[in-house]
Amino acid sequence: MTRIAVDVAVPIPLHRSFSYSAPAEDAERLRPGVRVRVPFAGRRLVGFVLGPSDLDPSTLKDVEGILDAAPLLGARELELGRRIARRWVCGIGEALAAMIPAGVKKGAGGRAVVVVHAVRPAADEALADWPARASVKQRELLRALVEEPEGVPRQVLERSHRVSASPLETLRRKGLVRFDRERREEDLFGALEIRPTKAPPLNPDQARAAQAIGASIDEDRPGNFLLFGVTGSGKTEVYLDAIGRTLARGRGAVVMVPEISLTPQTVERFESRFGGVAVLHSHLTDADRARQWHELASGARRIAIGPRSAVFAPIPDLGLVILDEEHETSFKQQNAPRYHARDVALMRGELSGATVVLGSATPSLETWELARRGRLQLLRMPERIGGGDLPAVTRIDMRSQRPTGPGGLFSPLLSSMIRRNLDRGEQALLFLNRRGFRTSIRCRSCGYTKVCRDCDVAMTWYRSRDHLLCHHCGRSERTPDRCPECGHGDIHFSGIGTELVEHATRTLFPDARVARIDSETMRARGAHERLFAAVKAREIDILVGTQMIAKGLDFPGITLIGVVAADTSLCIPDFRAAERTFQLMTQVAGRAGRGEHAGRVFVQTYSPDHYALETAARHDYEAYAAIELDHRRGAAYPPFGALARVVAQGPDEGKTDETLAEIARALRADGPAAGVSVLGPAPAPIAYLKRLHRRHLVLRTESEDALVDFLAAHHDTFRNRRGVQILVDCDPVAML
DNA sequence: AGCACGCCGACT
DNA sequence: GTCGGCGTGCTC
Repeated sequence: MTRIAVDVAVPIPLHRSFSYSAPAEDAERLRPGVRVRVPFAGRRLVGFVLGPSDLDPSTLKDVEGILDAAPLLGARELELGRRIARRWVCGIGEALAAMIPAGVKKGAGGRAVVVVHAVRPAADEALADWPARASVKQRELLRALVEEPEGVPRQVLERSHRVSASPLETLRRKGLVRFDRERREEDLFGALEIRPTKAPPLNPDQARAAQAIGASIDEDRPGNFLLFGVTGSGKTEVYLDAIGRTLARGRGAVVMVPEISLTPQTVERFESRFGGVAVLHSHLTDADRARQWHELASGARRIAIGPRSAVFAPIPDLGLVILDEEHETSFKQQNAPRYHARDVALMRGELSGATVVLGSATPSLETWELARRGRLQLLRMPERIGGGDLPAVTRIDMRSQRPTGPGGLFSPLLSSMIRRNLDRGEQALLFLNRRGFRTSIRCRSCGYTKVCRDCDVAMTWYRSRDHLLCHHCGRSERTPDRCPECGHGDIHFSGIGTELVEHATRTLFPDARVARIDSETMRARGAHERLFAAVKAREIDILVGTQMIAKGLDFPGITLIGVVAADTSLCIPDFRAAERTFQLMTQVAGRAGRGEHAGRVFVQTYSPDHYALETAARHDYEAYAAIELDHRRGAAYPPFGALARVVAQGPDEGKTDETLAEIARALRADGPAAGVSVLGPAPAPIAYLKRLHRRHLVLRTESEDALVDFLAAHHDTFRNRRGVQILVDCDPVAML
């Protein structure tokens, strides 16, 4: 018996694969991308076949099982996995496993059905020698079955042959057929159609952008684009045009949007134009997601819309990848593999010959710099559709204001504007990017601030449920009536959250109908739809909320926007604080005046002259980006140079320290030669999280490639040990 | 990652 | 005298 050797990627954080032996007759089934069960270091793991191996099969352990009849991943996807593993410092098997949804791995999605098989060779013999007077029904059923080596679901057989269960039962008694329980895909439905919904005429900017992207699709010269369009400039129509052209070439498309924007309204825009859209929402059941996955893989659907993980949608001939709101940090995965969907989109575009379109009104500085260097083709759309003006933005200097209302939240100017808006019967939106009522509580006597028992983070007070909540671990506690430290009863609540904004609004404007929107109030099923309907029907006068209202929902009737405290995002100790603030201000302002009336925006701040607020007020991204790029160049922050973060975390503070110190020594030993500077060790900005002590290093290089090479060379250095977990985050979006 | 092997403290 | 702690190394 001759044997072969195959190369298998197992899901462990090692940047290498392992070889296993299998009988030569299985060679056909062990194609690259097929999953196999293999023994590994005393346990059994599921890995992906990468290809044949050169090793001698007699020295190897055996493949114990072949899990798939057809590969789940093609050659391009395997290559994509290899690149992801190298780029974001994880095992190849880990990267590949992340590309397949859990439901597909478990074989969910089909229904358990009874499948009828002919028993060979008994069935053939019986047919060849069928007694003339024996049942015709049974003979016809058996004839049909010997033609179907995969068997036929029992229900399908009974329906197509118009027979009851009894002829099949008789065949089974005779031992000519056998019933098996199997998982079968449900019938595919919703096949592709281009709906006759008319595309609205494009304005000149849109037409120019659509033309540039369209040429690259129509002429099979895949290109990479940055669609830089102000809010309301109609980027979606340009996407739809590109999708239409892609489908016309017989290819498929992926559209990624931030999870928070993946609302029924968004999906409807795509579905009303094209049939065959698979929506990969994170709240789908495993079985639903598996069904969508199979429908994409089979070509029954050719458009996928979803969040970050949609970048792996199994579209056989991918011609277009769209990443809307490209600057959103939710496109970076926060656990291994810590990939960024933007970079994966570009990798996948290159491997599949697909055109990639990144869209944003406020591109990340990384993307902006790529466009400046000509790596992305820049397409500008500076005008709003219909020529509407962007709203006037007024900064209110809170240093010279005497705030009014509970909590002193509103400047006289903002509250008078809200009053006027109400009197006119128009709708307003108040924005604050913090949940809860009060964001910290402190003892006036000893100065103790209540922090989470398990995290080094102040707890937020929720008045509605009168409890304290840790926003990092979700721990909830009773509100203390005296200081847990000194026993004093004088407890002071400070820091404002949206609950307080809601309370203050109701107090100051008792005649207004107020609704609060944040992840808490939007959790319920159908909450989006109900809220949207209520606002549209003018049953709500004032919306109070977090970034969820800035990103998720589109309300055309709003004519006044108040940013309660623009400084909350500005004073975060992160080099991207200004960038976030600019993005947030622009997004919030973009909610105003989408209807007939131009809106107005009032921004309360203690730093009205900060460049991010000043440029955002003028709606001038390019001016902002020029200033920001200067700062980044000076400080050698991205996009000038690349960063990675190495975090050590463990229950034992001393061991965590020691472990990271050792790693720092090892990295510094050849850092200079590789052009890598190693900063730290230092306590992580959240030095204690979920009962783990955390310290980190920051690595910096001139070029992305140098950093990736360096991290790859030190893969072994980052192994966990002594109860200390090591996390490596290449291009982190947050340093917490 | 996670399992096995291996070398030093409190127990039947 | 053993049972078991975790620290180190290796996994086809």
